[in-house]
Amino acid sequence: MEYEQLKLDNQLCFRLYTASRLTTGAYHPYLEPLGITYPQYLVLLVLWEKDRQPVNDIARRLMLETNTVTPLLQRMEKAGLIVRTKGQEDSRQRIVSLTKKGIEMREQAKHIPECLATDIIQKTGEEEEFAKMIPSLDKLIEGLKQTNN
Amino acid sequence: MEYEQLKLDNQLCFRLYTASRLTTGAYHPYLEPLGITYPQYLVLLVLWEKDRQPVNDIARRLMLETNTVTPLLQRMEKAGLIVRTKGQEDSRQRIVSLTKKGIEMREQAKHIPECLATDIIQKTGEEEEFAKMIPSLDKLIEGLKQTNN
DNA sequence: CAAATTTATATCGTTCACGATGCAAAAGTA
DNA sequence: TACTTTTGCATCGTGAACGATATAAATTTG
Repeated sequence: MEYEQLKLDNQLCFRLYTASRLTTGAYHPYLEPLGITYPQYLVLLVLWEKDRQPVNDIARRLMLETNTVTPLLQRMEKAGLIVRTKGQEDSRQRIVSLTKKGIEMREQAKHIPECLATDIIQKTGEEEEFAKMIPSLDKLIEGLKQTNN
Repeated sequence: MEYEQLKLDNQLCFRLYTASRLTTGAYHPYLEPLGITYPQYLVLLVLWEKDRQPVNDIARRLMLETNTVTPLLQRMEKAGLIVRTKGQEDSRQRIVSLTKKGIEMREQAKHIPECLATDIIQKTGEEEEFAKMIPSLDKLIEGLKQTNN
């Protein structure tokens, strides 16, 4: 079989791509009532851990480019979840801070992780098995992270 | 810790999302010379396995909605990789077939999977470990696939 | 200190991804 | 056979992702 490797079923990346889309989709029922998307939820997770961060720190934490994060933050600002202020020491920076609405959303989002865990267990009958993938995923991510240097 | 679960580092989905983006990005150096994107490459994988499929079959195979696949196919048609003809028995269907260019691209793409495997081994020092994730990913995908019914 | 370089963010263009909706052909039903 | 429902695909609008490019502020260098 000369083209055996070109079979879809042999591709790890396709599985990651699909699993990512489907798990992100599984968040939708919980995020939609809050009026946020999954990437916006990720930004909130970052800010709930540490408020008042420059754009670059948020981008690095999420391993996204700033040209992805900037428009994302603009939409979140328009939605009243954050504000972006000029940095004090470095005026090139834009410091992203949670608004009252952004802070309060944490309470509404509190149960989302366990809701998702329950959904996944209910739909797959598993949980432990998926936790076992975490170290491998971390190793893969760590290896692929450093592309440009 | 009331909000412990809301920490980014505790989220499986974020890892899948990141791993997916980074592995897809790892294909870029190989796909860009061919003038195709990763989703277009997936469509080609499907058609290389079995030519002349209706839009719906391709979408189902990739677990994507037709409203994602249709514009994708339109771009691929414009690029001369495929043609879309009206179905014979069922004239609602659009049968997607590879063109000469689409068929020949298989030869150019033949080594991409092993190139990627080599890259990943070189960057992470691992390979076996990632193969171990496959059954878990399949189980996750299978469980989450059936959302609407 | 002036000039060159780097850094932080923003803008633009293209391509997904997907919910919502539309439409015509096919299938099922009265 | 007429009517309803379903199916297959397309279109539209919104929100990511990201490469390429722009701009101003900081930093480094000569």
